[in-house]
Amino acid sequence: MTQSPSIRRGRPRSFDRDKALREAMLLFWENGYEGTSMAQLVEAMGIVSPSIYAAFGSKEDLFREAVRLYVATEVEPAWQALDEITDVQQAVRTMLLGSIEAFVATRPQRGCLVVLGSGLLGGADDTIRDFLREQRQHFRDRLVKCLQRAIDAGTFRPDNDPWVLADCVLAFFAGLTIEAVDGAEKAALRESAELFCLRMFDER
Amino acid sequence: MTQSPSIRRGRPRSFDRDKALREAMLLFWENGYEGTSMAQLVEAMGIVSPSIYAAFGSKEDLFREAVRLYVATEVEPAWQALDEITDVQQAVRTMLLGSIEAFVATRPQRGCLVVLGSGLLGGADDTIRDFLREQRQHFRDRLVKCLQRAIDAGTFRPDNDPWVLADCVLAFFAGLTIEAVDGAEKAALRESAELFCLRMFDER
DNA sequence: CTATTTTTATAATGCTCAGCACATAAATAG
DNA sequence: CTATTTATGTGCTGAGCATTATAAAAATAG
Repeated sequence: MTQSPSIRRGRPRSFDRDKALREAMLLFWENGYEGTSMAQLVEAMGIVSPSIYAAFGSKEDLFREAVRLYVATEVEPAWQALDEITDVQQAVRTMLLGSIEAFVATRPQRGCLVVLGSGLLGGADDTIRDFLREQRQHFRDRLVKCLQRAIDAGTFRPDNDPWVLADCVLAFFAGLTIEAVDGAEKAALRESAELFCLRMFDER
Repeated sequence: MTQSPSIRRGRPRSFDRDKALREAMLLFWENGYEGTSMAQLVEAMGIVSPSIYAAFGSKEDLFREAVRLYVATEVEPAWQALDEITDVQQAVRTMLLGSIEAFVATRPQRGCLVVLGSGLLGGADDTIRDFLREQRQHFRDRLVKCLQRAIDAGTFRPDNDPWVLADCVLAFFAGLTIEAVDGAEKAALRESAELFCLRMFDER
């Protein structure tokens, strides 16, 4: 799939692309897309801007790659609970508590890059906002699938509406990330998540 | 409190300050603080920029006034339910459904200016972000007071923790506004809110 | 070696932004 | 009337922004 290295000529790249991408991801995660300037990226990645453009295309393209890395390394570990745990309450509980760990891992606390990474208000034709909206839709689809699977398997009451319930969980998840960046204590976030799951998935 | 109009001299103001502020509020509500330029404000308010600075001080001061107007005219009507309705479930339900009406009243749909009005990520020393954080804290305090009052009055089970429950409601509220700007149907938002209240405030 | 290719570093581009200086206009006070 | 006060309209300023033009540097191919 990658071009053979034997026919490559010219000056070799002097930096580690993956490492630079990771630095960019952390910076975007801290400051958001609009809040991150190329000057900051240059400093954090340790590369001058023409090299960034040569390696990643544009600031938008770099952000998209950073979000993909973020999802793979920061979101996926927690969200895998939705595929692995059959009990819905425990699955969502594990997903939420795992996400909270990521939110409070740094100081200042960061929310979810997919939820908060770009300005949420604004009329139209903003490609970055649309891109993050798409990613959020994937989150929703994944929650619906998890709930539907449990209903089909008979481990979850079939009078639950997976779409409405997934909306509730996703709204709560998004709200949690805002509480996180507003400085909420980890313990408070955990208590909220526990209570939410207890009440929301109580099978009476 | 206001200076007497008899000693006022000089050319009178040619525009209606309250009307101009309302136009600014609507524009900030649509595009957020960072997403709104002075050029847009000039066009929407129908005043040239020196007049805006003379009447409102700065873009930041104007935004603060706009947020206060927003809270008074758009938030307060729905949130008064928390003071007026004694049954907690009905109070929160009414507050959420009323807020949803505001979120979907325009196209494209707008979330809550207090929640989404300024970039949520970013390290420190951002006066506007801190200002909105303060406003959110007022929301939280108000929710806690409502729940505590119900517990004291004996209409709400005292084994509920008002702070944790208020966190849950506020998180859900914040998440709802994101779903709104992501284009969720009004009916879907209402169903989520109904289910959330039903489960969250179910007294068994 | 020379020619070619690719990545670096410097520095500039064109643009938008918030805010303001200045002169003019329109009102009142005496 | 004249002097004074306040608001308006034009156009500027300096900073910051993403992006790129240019040329030097560092590698390989023959």
